[in-house]
Amino acid sequence: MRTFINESAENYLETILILSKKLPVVRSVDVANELNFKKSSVSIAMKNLREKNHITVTDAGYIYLTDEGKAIAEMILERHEFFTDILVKLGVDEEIASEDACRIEHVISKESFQALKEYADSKILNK
Amino acid sequence: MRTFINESAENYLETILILSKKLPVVRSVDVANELNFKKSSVSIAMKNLREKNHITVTDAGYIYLTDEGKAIAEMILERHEFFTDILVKLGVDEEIASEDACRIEHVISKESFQALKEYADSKILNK
DNA sequence: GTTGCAAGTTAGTGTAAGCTAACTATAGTT
DNA sequence: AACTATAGTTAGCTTACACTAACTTGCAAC
Repeated sequence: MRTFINESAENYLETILILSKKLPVVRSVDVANELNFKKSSVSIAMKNLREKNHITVTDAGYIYLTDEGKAIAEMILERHEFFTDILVKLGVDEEIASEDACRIEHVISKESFQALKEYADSKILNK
Repeated sequence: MRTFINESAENYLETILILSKKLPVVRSVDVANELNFKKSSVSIAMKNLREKNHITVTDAGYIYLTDEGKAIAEMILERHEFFTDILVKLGVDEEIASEDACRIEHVISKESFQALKEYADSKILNK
């Protein structure tokens, strides 16, 4: 089975999660800066995420992940870190690894990710 | 560095290559059947590939890859087979593995693919 | 020689997701 | 109070890429 929502939405959720670890609060403009998107694009994306109950937005414009949104964001972030880590360990440049991870994380199935993770874990144990 | 052209075009080229190994000649309609696309969609896609010099099409409607198109198709197919193979070896269902490969093959960089291939080769040698 | 299918093309539609430009609203500064 | 900067929204544009519907063209069969 593939991932749940679309790649773009997943990316926004992941970004909100990452920013929420770095900033006291996350606003639309922070997301726009992080992704190098225009604030109008982010505004529309946030509207969609709100409608799908992946985020809530306060009157002050502070963005919070719902439980559902957080689950998706954490899943994507886990994948991101996993793939980046593996590629870097294999000698790939950090930036390229991260970019590749950012694309692969959205397109790989649960099953394949699970299989890869188990393999990677077993390798670490064998060391 | 990422791959050269867009994912859709890469997929068409890969499909043409695969079909050329199974059929005496490859026509638009064969591509449409293989991909479960409508022939109108394929018609437009073939026009684009022709304009970009990735394929040539005879008067009879037979599609041939140019050297450039073939190079791309072979690169994508190699990736496809590589990822499918690895995932299957890790226990992923053949169909899921192939679907995942079909998405990853278009988004991974040269560098990362190379690194993964070298790793996989070293593992085989160690067996 | 008309009928009819198969292949290909063309025009126009829909959706996704970015963009620019222009607007609103809020807050801080002089 | 008026000016300015920052944040957010909205309208409308663009591109990619699939789709449907309708047309053309060539061949084959009766």
